[in-house]
Amino acid sequence: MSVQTYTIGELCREFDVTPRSLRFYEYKELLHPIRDGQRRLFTQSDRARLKLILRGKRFGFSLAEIKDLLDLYGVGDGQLTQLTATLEAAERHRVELTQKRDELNTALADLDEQIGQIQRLLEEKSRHHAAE
Amino acid sequence: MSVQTYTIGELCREFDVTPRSLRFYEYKELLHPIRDGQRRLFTQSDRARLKLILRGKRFGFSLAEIKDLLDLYGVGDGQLTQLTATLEAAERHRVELTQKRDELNTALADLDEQIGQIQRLLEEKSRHHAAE
DNA sequence: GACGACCTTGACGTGAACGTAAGGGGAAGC
DNA sequence: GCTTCCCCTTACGTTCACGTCAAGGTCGTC
Repeated sequence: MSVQTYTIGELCREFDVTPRSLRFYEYKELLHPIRDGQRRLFTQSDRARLKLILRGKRFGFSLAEIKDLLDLYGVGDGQLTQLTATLEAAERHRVELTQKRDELNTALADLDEQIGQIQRLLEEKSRHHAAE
Repeated sequence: MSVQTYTIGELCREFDVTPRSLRFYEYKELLHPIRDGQRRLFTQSDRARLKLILRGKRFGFSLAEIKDLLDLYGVGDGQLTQLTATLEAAERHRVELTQKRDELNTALADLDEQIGQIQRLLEEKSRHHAAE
């Protein structure tokens, strides 16, 4: 039962990123592919981390921030102090995400209002048009 | 009743940004302050746009994207075709934001699960500790 | 009338996140 | 054996979003 791995090309096609990006993420220590000679072999763990990286990027986090967050998702065992620190970091991140969600909802409400205004303007226009 | 305006410093203090940034946003045509001689006078409209700029940045939009979106928020009157195009753009943006919100909720759920795991680990540790 | 606070326009510098050649290695197919 | 992929490293280039001087104008005040 050999563990499934992915070549760089496979991951690139799946997630629509360039090889350069994956190598860059490795260089920045966000991914840790193993090697088959020169070639990189990305593990399931790498694939999961990549998902989180791309998600983080879509929310405007820097790679440095994402790197810190990724460490939260790799908890296996450790010292109690380590775990406590990790928990605190995770909860800080939770607060941050919650704020972001609230702000996003505000943005959506604003946008809806804007869309409503445009629609009213369009209706008005069409009434004028019909009245001519 | 003269319309209220803000100096660059006032806006900077209020929103915690640098003058350089505001000048940069003007250079990029995201803000359009009027002039008192050499000096910039930012209007209420500029202030509102700045709010949206900063919000957009927090969600990871580029200044170029934000510029496009800002135009949606400046609808007064225009040709019907213009309005229709604006409406379509606004609705596309709405879809984008909605997706972002859904993904954000997924991220929050994942994080909660992670936090739960860490808490279970901590409890286990403390039980072992108590058993010694 | 000098001083400090605040503003201006250049213009070069910077960090992040890659893009893009240049040159090379190894396996698979004809 | 040659070509075609797919991969590799090294290294310089690029874009974005500003930061950071430099040099100077314009107020109010002491």
